[in-house]
Amino acid sequence: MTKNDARGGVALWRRIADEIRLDIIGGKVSSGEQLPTEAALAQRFAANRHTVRRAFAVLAEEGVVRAEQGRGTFVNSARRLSYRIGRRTRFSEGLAGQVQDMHGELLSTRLENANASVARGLGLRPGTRVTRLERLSHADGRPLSRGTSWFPYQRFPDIAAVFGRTGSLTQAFAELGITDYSRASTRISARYGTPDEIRDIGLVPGSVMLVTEIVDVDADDRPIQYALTRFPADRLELVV
Amino acid sequence: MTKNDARGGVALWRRIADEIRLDIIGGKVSSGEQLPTEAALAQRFAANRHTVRRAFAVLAEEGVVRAEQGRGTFVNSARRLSYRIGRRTRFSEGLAGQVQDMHGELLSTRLENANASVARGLGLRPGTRVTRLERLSHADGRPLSRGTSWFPYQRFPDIAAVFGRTGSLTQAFAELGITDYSRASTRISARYGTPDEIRDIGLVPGSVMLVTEIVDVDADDRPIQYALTRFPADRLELVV
DNA sequence: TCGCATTTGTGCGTATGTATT
DNA sequence: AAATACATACGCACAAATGCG
Repeated sequence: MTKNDARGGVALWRRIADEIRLDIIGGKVSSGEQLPTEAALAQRFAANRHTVRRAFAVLAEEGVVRAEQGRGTFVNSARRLSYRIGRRTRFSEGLAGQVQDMHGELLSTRLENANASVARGLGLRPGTRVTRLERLSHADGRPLSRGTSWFPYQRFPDIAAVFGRTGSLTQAFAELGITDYSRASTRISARYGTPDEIRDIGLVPGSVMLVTEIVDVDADDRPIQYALTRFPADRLELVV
Repeated sequence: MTKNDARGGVALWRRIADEIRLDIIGGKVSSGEQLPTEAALAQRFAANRHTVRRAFAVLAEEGVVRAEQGRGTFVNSARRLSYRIGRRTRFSEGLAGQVQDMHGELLSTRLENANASVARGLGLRPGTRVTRLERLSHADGRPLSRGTSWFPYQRFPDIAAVFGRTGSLTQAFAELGITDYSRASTRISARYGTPDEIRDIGLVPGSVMLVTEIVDVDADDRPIQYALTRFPADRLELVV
């Protein structure tokens, strides 16, 4: 039981790819710019050139870089999106100006009993009936977030139907008599993507996800939504 | 170039360990509770029992679980800390009540020229002289965060010395005439830990880090600090 | 005390993936 | 492209500790 080899279960080519992708997304190297030679990167990462090439192959597959024989490897694109969160920002507003097209997709709805976390978030007793919505949002055609929302069933028995018809939470609430609501709390954490998320959002295993856990309240401070939203951390950052 | 084997460069034992750790930290299984048998988990993850055992070995090494021969494997403990961030919260306040002892350590100081990010954060021209501080904070004896701060040199030429003496940023600013300051912006992202962070904080390679990028301003809204702080995501969440 | 089922701990052989030279 | 070394993952078998009747 060697227990802890230096690699920690993450292949070297994977870590090299992650680090280079991070430099690109973080803006350390700009779009169109030429990356260091494979030999130079091999030295920097204390790896073999073969291993760097494997990392480049993955990044090229993702469309992040482009290799040109005899010239070098170049950055193709893409800064990270900034999603603004605040007491009164609506989901679609948070990315205003950064994406052309933005739309959500309702994956499924379910009536279930609140577990401890959901009950705490909505201020209900565990076991109370709640409506659960599974959502997937797209930005410019690419999946951007995977969200799960819970609503108190007694207060909003029809929310699944209304949301499915309107496609907008703000509008759905409006039809149900909630003209105004705001964010009561936001918790932010990070972890690896689960197999489900990787499938839905179209990521590679081991991708890092940003997770927001939010509670929305109506004008009387009564909780109306508890939601968990997961974003791929290499495509988006949160701005408070 | 097979490009994308199913593993994506992350070992199966590593992902099993991450998922179980997540269940524990997230509160899905409680302290002291017995985990499913190795055989059951092997089935659930479609893995060999040896592979599950390897994941358990890592978690046991971290102190998260404890195996007892002939009985089973049990959860040792540990919920995640919640670090509250807001316009006026100071670093030490953010964790009030959650840790017994909290102290910071000044790793190094350096005088350098602002790069693009630092210059943007502090509202200076790139190349302007700035003081850079490298910090490591501990909570209850364990390293909890790794921070890098930049300050405009012209305005605070002695901040390194003063901070080194007082150990508190609030107090250092007070001695330098800043009686009040607040948070102008907070950006939050997530990524893998770098080799340096892994060494300083004492993590295993491939650990997920939460990264906050903040700008503090004085009472006249002039930037006085730009800082990057990195937290291990499995030990801490952020609360807005 | 004994037998028995359950569960963790250990050993070995094999195939494949990773990384270097 | 090929040879090599090591890590990962699987399958099978058996030992050791525990709890129970």
